[in-house]
Amino acid sequence: MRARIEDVAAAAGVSMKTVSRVFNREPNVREETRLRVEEAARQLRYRPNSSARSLAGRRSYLISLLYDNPSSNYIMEIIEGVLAACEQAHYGLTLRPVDFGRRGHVESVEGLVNQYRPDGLVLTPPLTDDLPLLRRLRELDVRYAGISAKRNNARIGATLDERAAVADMMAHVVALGHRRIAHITGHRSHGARAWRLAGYLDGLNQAGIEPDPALVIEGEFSFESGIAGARRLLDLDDPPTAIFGANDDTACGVIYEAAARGLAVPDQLSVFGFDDTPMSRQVWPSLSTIRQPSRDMGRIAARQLLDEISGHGAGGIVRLPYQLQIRHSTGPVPQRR
Amino acid sequence: MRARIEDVAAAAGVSMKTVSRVFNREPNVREETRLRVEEAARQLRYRPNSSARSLAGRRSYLISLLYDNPSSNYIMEIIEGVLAACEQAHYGLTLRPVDFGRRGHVESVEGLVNQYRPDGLVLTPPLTDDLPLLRRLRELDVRYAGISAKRNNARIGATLDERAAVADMMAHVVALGHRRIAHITGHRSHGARAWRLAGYLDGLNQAGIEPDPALVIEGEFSFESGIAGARRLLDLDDPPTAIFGANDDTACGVIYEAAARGLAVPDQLSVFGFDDTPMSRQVWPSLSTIRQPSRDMGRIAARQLLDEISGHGAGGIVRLPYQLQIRHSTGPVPQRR
DNA sequence: CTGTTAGCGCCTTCAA
DNA sequence: TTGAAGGCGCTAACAG
Repeated sequence: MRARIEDVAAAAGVSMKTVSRVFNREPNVREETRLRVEEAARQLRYRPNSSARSLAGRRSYLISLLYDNPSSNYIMEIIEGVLAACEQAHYGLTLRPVDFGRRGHVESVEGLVNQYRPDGLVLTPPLTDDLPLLRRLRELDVRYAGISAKRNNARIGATLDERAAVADMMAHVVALGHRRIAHITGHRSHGARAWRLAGYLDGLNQAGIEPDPALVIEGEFSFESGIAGARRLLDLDDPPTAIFGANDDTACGVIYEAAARGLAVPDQLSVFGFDDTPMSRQVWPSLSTIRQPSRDMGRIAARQLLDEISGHGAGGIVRLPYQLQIRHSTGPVPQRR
Repeated sequence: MRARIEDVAAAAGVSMKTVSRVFNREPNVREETRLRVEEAARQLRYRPNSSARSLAGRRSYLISLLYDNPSSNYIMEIIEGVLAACEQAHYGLTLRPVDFGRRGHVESVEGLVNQYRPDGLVLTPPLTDDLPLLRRLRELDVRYAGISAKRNNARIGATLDERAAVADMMAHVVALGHRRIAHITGHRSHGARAWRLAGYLDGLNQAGIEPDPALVIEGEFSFESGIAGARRLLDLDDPPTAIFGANDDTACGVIYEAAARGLAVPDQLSVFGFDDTPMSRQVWPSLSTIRQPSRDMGRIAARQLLDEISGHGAGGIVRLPYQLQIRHSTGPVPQRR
């Protein structure tokens, strides 16, 4: 049978409470006593029972990751990072896919909170900016860290300066001679849509290029919206020479449509995206894009959360560095004939 | 405050135990009583506290998914399925990335088992066929369900007839006139490698084509091994007219290399893969491949496991149907000149 | 078919 | 610095 705290206490000749103090790193234990308890625990191979701990201590030693699966890769990287942080803190992780935009999604999260009582949540986009959800979490007094949250939607978490990243990439494309640069936007419910659009406009502005509304097409962060957007853009009388897809899926849709039309990328059309998904390396031509350190963002957001839970936290939003990945889908602007 | 089982019992005018029966799907509850309890629970937004449940029930109400992340998409689909099954059974899920092949990975799983005491494990390839791991799990008396396990490596779980699937796809390609069909294999540690290779050989055999050893290249289920394999194959004096990549990543590597050489797919070379990842739809030309119902496999494997845990289980390995996805990367064999 | 009683193993509170 | 008693919310075992 497994040893219980009682057994350890008996073996060490102290009370249960003293063993509990040792295991929870509470003060007020004499060094000598501590050592005796630790030795007894080792001998008995004692492991605290986490259910009992949670039940009595009103903490679950569990955090939950909420996501709306925009992209498997992204989520898996976030998960990896969050797991790494959890491991260090001896915390467990539960997952909660949330169908953002479906009626009752807030209640679904409430169910999770009621059942597992996670000590905190990590929110990924677009849930980070889901106002009804955030309001309810505050009412329920559930703390959370946000990944890529808009201003004021999270007190702690991790983010990236997407706007500056896009502006940087725009400068690269402008340097290649492009002036008619189009953008297929992200979905309206995502905070990233606004940042990336703003970066696009910043880039034009810095290059002294007048924005052309015909070159901004509504998209939704999907491959299909990339195809549809590319069709409209390439059918224009004066089509763009470069297209910025709001994420890699969108950009791949553009490449697909270009290939379908026999348009050579990058010789006749430059394309770039955002996210640096594995696919961006595996399409032909490989995609120029912006690398987002998702794994680190997950790890840091989780750490901020765990620190706050344990009271160690200075808190705050940590801004991580991005990185341009210039590959083969961007090239010099084609010569006019 | 949150409702407890006591509150629900009071509201429904029954005892705590009856509420417990309803929530645990135990028999011996009159239908009318069950409905009354369910209604009361809904009104009070009652959710059983999982810590208390585990403590009293001497079960963790938790299963763990072990994976070695061959592909994010695959794992995320499996996770979705497993979560769906868990939800129904009011079970929680913990994840465990395992670095298969790294020393100490078995101990890492033991750590998981000791700490969380999951009531069972779901194993994904290649861990399903990791003999040292399986042996240890049996020693520890931890039950598990396997996904795509080789014969005898799991008693319960879900699988797919990969061999027949590949043979089917081969028949499709043969019908297009191809006779020099190459295969870039999967990694040796994966059971899928053998099945897919066998299906390839079956396909040749059924078409009366003598296998050519030069047309079978060692790969490892990666994009890079697809590129490397394609290079060797396309440099042959008598190159193949069709290449089967052991998975979609490999096949995409082949397409990439073909594009880099200016070889038109499918006009000059046909390519097909296995898995039906999202990428297979998003490359140009879109990839002919075999669809694997990963989500269902996760759901069913988890359900088999949960049934066994609760004693409801007839058990066994459920074989799921595959589906050919013929897209644009396979076409008639090029005319000889 | 339904209810009662006694813990599950730990932490909290309060006393020493 | 240490300990004793009570209870966290639920289920098992047994009783009706």
